[in-house]
Amino acid sequence: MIDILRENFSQLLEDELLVEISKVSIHMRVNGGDILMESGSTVTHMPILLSGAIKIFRLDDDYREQILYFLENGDTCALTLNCCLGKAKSEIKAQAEIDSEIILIPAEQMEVFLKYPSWSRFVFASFNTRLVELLEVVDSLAFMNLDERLFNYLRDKVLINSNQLIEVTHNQIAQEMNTSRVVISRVLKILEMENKIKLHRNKIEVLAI
DNA sequence: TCATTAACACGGG
DNA sequence: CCCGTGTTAATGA
Repeated sequence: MIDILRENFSQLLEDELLVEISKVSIHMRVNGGDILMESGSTVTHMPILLSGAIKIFRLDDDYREQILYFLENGDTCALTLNCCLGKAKSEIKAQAEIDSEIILIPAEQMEVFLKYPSWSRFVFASFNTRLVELLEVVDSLAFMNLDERLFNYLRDKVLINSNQLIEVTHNQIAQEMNTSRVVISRVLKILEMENKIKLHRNKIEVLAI
C-alpha cells in the first residue's frame, strides 16, 4: 500500500506520514452502485478517493435524498472528516458512482496525524474545497432553475464516466434530485428539443457539454 | 405558476 | 408481461 500512497500523495504529504498511514489504513475497491455510507451510521474511517467517483447525498427525515456533489481523485469528504473529529454520526449518504478505489484511515488516527504539518494542511485544504463545493450546491439549489441543475447533473455524469451516453432512468434522476419523475421527463424533453441531449430508453446522450 | 400525485397508453425487451 | 417513458388531469403550495 505504501507504493500506492507515494504514487498519489508524495507531493502533498511527507513520507514518514505516508508510512504511518500505510500501517493503519485499509485499501479497498468498491463497485459502482455500492453504498459506502448510510445516513445515521457511525463514522469509523475517513475515506480518501484514489480513483473512481463517489456520489454524496443529503437525506431528509423521510429518507428522500438530494445529491450534493461527486468526489473524485484525491478528494476526501469533509463532512466525514467533521464526523471523524467529532466522533459523530453521518449526516450524509455515500454511494459509488463507478468502480472506485479508496483508502480508509481509522478515525482515531485523525488527531494523531495532526502532529504532521502536511496533514494539517491537507485537512484544512480539504475543508476548503468541500466548503466551496457546498457553496456551489447552495447556489444551485437557491438560484438555478431545474433545467440548469439537471443539465449540470448530466454534464457531471458525462465527465465522470468519460462517455456521452449515460445509463440512467428518469426515475433515478428524480430520486437523486429530490423531485418527481413527471418533472424530470418534461425537462429532459425540453432539453432534447433544444438539441442539448438525445433521449433513449434507459440512456441519455449528452450532445453539448 | 409550477410541482406533485395518480392514472393511462404505448412500446421495447 | 414488466418497466420505462410521455402525457394529462386534479390538487395544492
